[in-house]
Amino acid sequence: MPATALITRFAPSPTGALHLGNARTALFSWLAARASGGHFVLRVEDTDAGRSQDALLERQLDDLRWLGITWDEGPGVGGPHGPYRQSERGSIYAEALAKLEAGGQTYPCFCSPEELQLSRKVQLASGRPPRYARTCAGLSAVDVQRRIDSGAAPAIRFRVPDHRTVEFVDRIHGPQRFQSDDIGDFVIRRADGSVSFFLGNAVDDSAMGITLVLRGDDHLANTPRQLLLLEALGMPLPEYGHLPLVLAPSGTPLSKREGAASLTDLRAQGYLPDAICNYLIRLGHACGHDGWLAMDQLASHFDLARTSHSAARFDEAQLRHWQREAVTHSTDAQIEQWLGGHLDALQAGEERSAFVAVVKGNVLFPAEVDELVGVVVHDSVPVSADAKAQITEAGPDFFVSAGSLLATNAGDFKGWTRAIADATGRKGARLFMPLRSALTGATHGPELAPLVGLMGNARVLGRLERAQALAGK
RNA sequence: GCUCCCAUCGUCUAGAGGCCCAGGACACAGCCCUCUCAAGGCUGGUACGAGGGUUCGAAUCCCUCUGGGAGCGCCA
Repeated sequence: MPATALITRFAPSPTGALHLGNARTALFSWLAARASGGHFVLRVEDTDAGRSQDALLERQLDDLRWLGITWDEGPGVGGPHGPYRQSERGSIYAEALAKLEAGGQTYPCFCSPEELQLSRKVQLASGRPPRYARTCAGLSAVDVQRRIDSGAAPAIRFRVPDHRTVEFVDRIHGPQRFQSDDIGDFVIRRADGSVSFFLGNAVDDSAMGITLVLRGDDHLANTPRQLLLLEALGMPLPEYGHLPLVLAPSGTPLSKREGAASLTDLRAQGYLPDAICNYLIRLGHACGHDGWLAMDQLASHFDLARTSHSAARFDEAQLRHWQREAVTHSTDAQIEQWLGGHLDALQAGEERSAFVAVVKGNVLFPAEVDELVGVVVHDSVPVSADAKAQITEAGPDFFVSAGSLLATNAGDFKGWTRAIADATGRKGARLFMPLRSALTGATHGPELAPLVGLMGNARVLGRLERAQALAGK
């Protein structure tokens, strides 16, 4: 590995669906590792047993793989720093906890949630920052034992050192400085014995050899706690980079509740993974290239130094732009696979591939193809109001001519339309629009010639007759 | 309330004192091309949150304010 190689990670918590903000953090971490010749670790933060679900985890991993993000270490692939699920790393945390305790840097806390909430309220009301009041910080060993004997299960708090200045250089925001006196003693082990985010996350990043932690801006103010913890433990400190948040179009932060921007939903709508990556690499990052980037080109256009410091809004119009690009950059075979079951009414093989070639330029999402499939396979199609107007304008005789000229020009669209032009005196839009309207029921769509070829003469004739009837009324 | 982060077109961004009466992309409008839509080509409008400094010169540096966000959880 190059000396500048970065070891990065993504550490999702399987308590919900991955949204675009998560996806961007994952993508940037992955790209930072790839661009530097380093590697990328995936770790599962499932310490909250009550909210973590295996099904959710599988979905997250699946969405990540679908996006094209692959991990060098983590669930399913193993690696030297496993296990990669925090729920299986209990002994590692126990060791860290023991070390902190031996150093006198922890103490058990018996305060109830109600007491803590009240305390916070009181402090807030008197204009002070709500910090833990160290109620249990001075409990004697006898006291502690007595409470435990009477059945109380304490949480463990980290004793934050007084009057310390914690400094670090954020890879995105630059030099940071915090005062330890602004930080209350925080819980590192819950009463149920599970380890808190602050401890588990920091210990794992360090123990797994992560050199750069890229995460959301919302963790910036958490970083000094973790630095203090790691320092007390004598463990190596990773560098940190805090990515600005991704906001919903409304300007509010993207939350797990806003399903619209979840990877799973985007995928279900038919968005292509490459489209999402092309969008994401330009969201809060100046990639310096306006054109389409294939997945293997992404890393060479990624530069941590080009990352924005301010939050970015999710704009579906831009995602759609990249979706269009993704469709045009896909091969016909890929499109056929993407369209999947929407093509069932068509014969596999030649008919499907011909159809794909014809409609490719007109489709953004698989569901849009249904109508077009109907045009090709159904006997009748719904006729839009615009199309009906076109048909009426042309009049019944137009369709009589078109129908009678079809037999002599079967399979020759150009010859057929020329013959209609000669017979009716119509050309250009006045010729093609009524024809398109009669044949497809719509005033717009893919190129007419190949579409007609796909329809077959019988269907064409039937639709001409119906148009004739429609125009006659 | 305290601490911290952030602030350029509608959106994503370029811009690290003069190259900027601010450039690109998406979106929007008009035109061209075209049987239509899409694509493509051309044209157009729209932005440095406010106020003070510093400087010959500020979108760029400093301060204040305003606005947005985060953290201060036995959530992560």
